[in-house]
Amino acid sequence: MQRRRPTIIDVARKAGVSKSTAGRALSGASNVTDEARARVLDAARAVGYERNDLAVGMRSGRTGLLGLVIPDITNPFWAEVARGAQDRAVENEASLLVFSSDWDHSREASHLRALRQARVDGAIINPVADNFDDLDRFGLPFVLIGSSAERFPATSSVGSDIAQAVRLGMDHLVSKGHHAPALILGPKSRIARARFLRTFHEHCVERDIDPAALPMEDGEYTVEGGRTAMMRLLQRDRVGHLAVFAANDLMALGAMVAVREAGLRCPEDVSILGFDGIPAGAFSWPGLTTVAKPGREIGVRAVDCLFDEIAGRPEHGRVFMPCRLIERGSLADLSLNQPRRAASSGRG
Amino acid sequence: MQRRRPTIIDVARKAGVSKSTAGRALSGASNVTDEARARVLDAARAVGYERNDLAVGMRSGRTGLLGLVIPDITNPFWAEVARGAQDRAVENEASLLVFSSDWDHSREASHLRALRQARVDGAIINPVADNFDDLDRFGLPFVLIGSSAERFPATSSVGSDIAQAVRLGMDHLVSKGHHAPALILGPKSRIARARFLRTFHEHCVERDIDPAALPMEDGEYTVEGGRTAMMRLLQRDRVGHLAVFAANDLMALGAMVAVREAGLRCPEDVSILGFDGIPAGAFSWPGLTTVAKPGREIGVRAVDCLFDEIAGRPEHGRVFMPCRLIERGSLADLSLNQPRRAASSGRG
DNA sequence: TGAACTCGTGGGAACGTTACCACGGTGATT
DNA sequence: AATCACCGTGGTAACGTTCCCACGAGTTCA
Repeated sequence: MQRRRPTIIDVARKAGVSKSTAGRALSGASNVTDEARARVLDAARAVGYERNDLAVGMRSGRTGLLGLVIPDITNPFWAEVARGAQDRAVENEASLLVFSSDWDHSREASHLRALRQARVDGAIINPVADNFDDLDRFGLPFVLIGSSAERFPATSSVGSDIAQAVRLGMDHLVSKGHHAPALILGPKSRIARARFLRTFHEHCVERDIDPAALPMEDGEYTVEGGRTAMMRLLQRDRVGHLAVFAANDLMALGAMVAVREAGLRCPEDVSILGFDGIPAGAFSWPGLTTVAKPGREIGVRAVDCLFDEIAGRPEHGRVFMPCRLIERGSLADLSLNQPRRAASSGRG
Repeated sequence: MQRRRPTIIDVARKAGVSKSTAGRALSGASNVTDEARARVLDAARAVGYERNDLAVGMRSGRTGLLGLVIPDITNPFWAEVARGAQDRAVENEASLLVFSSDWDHSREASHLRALRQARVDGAIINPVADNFDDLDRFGLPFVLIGSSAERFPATSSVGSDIAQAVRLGMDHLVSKGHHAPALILGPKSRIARARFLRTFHEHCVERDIDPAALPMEDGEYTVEGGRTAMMRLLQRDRVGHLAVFAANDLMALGAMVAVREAGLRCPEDVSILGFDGIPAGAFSWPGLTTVAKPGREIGVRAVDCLFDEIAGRPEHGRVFMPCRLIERGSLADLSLNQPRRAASSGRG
């Protein structure tokens, strides 16, 4: 049976010093003689001492625990973010409590409560909705991730640079000859949607495109949501090649399925541009051309910001991470006026 | 600035009782008058009391923290497992500390140490290798997940029923007329590989197939690993249709890429059967036929087992969760002797 | 009627650590 | 030579909760 775990007192006794000295030696404080420190460290190793983070947290107020609240760890993009945060946390000897909110407001609230009760040092949160209240009441340091940040200008946040991302996407579409792309967006309730849409409109105006004239459909941020949105898009009247900018890779992949189901081909008949850069896009057929968010880096930076926030250092404000375009095969090159060749080039 | 958070003593004072009574009322103990309990609960609400899990853990030895150590949260299968574990943990008012080991032995060891220092109640672990030592030294309740379990017969574990899974896959292959499938396996260092291979051999013998005669290639459990393995497979001499059973969906998808790159078609020229059931397999083209492990359920059951283990209840022993076959389009039906029709039926 | 038992309550100790203060010794400054 | 500052050290008090024990009041039983 598992016997009592050695405490700092056991170490102190073994080293022949007081527990204060032992504590100082173990925590790396400076005011200890080298000789005493060595004795303590030896003793600690000898008895198999391991610090009790609970007691430390109790006394010092720092637990080395960080919270991460995201919509769904099962979503590849959020998994990337989680991984980045995880790695950076570990580098700083912290541990990550991970929660999925499933876009559910009450779940989010209860996760935040759990984090408070666990006395985490701080949290990284992708808030479900634009509710100031729960976050305001959170009472602990936190940084926001994702595109919801702009609703909370006062708190520091890390997200992708949507403006740059949309520009990247639009430039690519236009360069391939797609001047009037349709849009597949997330649900109206999501903050990210408005952000994306507004930026998109700005870029349309810059390019003398009338955004109001462009087809647009909604759906959940899932494969199925993208599939049904694309089905509706295909039922509309249209002439010639259809290009679609999807607000999320899962939706883009769903759209691709719908195209196939309708007996059409991507990219020959329909071009699809995604947004996120999830790995799955690399082995769909055709490969999904997409604007990739730096998920992992966002996670890393969020932890950095959080540590600053915890330390009370001047806040970073809002950090926008640059996206990059990954060109695969889902866009036809109409600019060549040779759609057939353009299509086959997508296979390379 | 953030003022002191109310403690149980504040609640007791407000309710006009001792902290003992307040504690009993809040923790739901029976020996408190209804009247006192009501007063305490009201007071708690009034002052905004929230239990300090640290102090509870300190005193009672139970922290409500569970550890999860998996290879990589970014792998869709493990994300599913994590999600299942997460949900079940939350249902039981516990929180999950998630770590990725990246198949790295020293990372795993340091994660296990972090879990001990955090005084988690127990942990769910997919061990990197078959090292008894680290697990033996862990000193806390734990359950294993994944196929590594058989090396540790003494500890309880939850995994998929590989024997049943392989039978499912083999039956399907044979029913479609593939009597001599090639194999794409994980690295030799992985425990899962041996498990899969041995079971596969058993099923070959049952079906009068000589396993030694079947082509076999290794690779990392990644898309790239599957791609290169398939390239090597394609370089071998062969006659007629090639069928491949991949030990992992990511590898299967990589194999599909390799087939395309070689100018061949799946399933017309090459049939591919995956293993895992990750969502990405649903929107590859063709859709990946695969033996799906119940990732989420494995996570759920692992938490259940862990709670039993923590409570010292008779151990569950080894739990094997049944897999199911998801039929999509990556297998040609040779049994009809009409490969062309068989192939196109895969598109339905 | 007194002993034994039950029930709700309160006081104190304990969990393991760090923060704080006081102490003695040493070296530098007045 | 007396004062001061500094350094390493040890003792003690927290941190917030639960556990254990004791106490008084009420009830039951002999």
